[in-house]
Amino acid sequence: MAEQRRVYASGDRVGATVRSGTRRRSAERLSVDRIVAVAIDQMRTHGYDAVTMRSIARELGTGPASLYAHVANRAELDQLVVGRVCALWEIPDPDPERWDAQLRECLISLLGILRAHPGVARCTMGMIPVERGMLAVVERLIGLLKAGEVPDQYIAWFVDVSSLFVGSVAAEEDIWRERMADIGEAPSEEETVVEVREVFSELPVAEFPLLSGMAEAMTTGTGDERFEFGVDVLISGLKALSAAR
Amino acid sequence: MAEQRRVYASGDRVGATVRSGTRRRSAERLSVDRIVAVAIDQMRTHGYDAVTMRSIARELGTGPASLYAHVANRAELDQLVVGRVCALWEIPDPDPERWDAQLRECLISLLGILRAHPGVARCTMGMIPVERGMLAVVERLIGLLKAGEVPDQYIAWFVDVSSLFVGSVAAEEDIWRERMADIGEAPSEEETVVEVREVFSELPVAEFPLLSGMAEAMTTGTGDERFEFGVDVLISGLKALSAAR
DNA sequence: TTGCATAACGAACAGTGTTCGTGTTAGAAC
DNA sequence: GTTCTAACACGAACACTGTTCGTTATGCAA
Repeated sequence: MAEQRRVYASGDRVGATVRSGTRRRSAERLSVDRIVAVAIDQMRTHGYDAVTMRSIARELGTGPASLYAHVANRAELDQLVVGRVCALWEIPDPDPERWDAQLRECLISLLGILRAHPGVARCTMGMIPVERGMLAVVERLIGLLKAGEVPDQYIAWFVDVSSLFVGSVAAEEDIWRERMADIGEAPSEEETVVEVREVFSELPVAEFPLLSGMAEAMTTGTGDERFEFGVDVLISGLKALSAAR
Repeated sequence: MAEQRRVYASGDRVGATVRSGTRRRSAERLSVDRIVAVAIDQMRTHGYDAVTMRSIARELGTGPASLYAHVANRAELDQLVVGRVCALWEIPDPDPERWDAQLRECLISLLGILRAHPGVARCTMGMIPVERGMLAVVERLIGLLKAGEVPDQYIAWFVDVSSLFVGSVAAEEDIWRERMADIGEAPSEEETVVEVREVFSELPVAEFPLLSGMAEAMTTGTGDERFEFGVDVLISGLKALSAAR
């Protein structure tokens, strides 16, 4: 039994030696950080729908009930996940000569972050940023918009609109990715495009004179091109409204 | 037993008299239409999360397994729901003098339709419109954008962008509405605004010089105002990009 | 009438988030 | 060191979800 004395790391409880037969089985103490990190990793690897309290607990070597000592429920865990990921969003120091190009890069960068963390965008819907890390990011985004002399009220509303847009694009991509994974043998993006193009070009001309002639345009453009068009629309619109005010 | 002969309505099976003890218990034959109608009604009344195959079946006087003779799965039912609701979206005949104002009205109208059918926006994410009723609506929207001399490629992409934006706004509202309903005693929109404003104005000025001074702007504006700002940004942006091309 | 395809259904499955009761542990106080 | 207590950790179980499977009933064509 002497070999089974408890061993403490400095200031931490990691490494505690577990006596057989006892209730506490985890070799390492649970924490919100560990739970969130595993959730993010599993969302990336398996998609949002595959991540459950059970899958997280399994990887942490415990049962799902143990997670509730650290997170109130699944919804709170989702919000913690978003906070962790969105805190990675970096906003550069504003350059008044090119604030709009900087803004474009930022929105593209946010989509990149969400793409690097598949599934997380699914958690962003309905979230009000009140966590300090995210507020710090919002603060910097506001600085960028002020460099473009955007009126305060428009800044406030544009922060909402643009982040919602990026989040929803990412969420849709997530949904598509998971849907494709479910099918097992996923058609390539190109195959899908060809297929949808056929649907459109085979529509009856009498009933769909415009759409049938626009099969090419409707199916042209990578996801990036479509997204960047949307960002350009948002930024051009903001500039036009600001100038008109 | 003579009173229990089967009675057929004209060309329909409705009204079949059920012999007691038999397996078929429903007084009325199931159909996709009936299932979708009940789903839409329940989403409106109880929110998306409260609608299950069981709740639908219960209202139809049967069991959940019976629904699978008509819809492949829950996902397909969701898509049918969207198709039914979005087919209500009416696009006016285009007036080249005011196509942009018409477009604005259309996007606002779409949000109105989704608001009138709470929960449905939750089903719109990731949906490609291929159903005839929805394609007819897209055809008319394309006509409106052509009246504004928007280039084809921009039309194609704008249809995506704008419907995604409206859908995500509606989805967020749905999520908020359900979250409030879960709390039971929901704070009013005004109370929520006051609360969030306090959070922002009490931020440390040294750390959040911009945000702390923008509490008023960040919390100003009804949901409608915020949404309409977003629509104005999209339309102004589209016009600016089209003109520059 | 018969035969067959499809609708309808109950039972059960596999899975989800969560609660409850209980045992264990960490850390403060003495 | 011991004692006490709050919080962590856990297993069992709950209530619920979407769905499948096997069986029976029904509609419709021949």
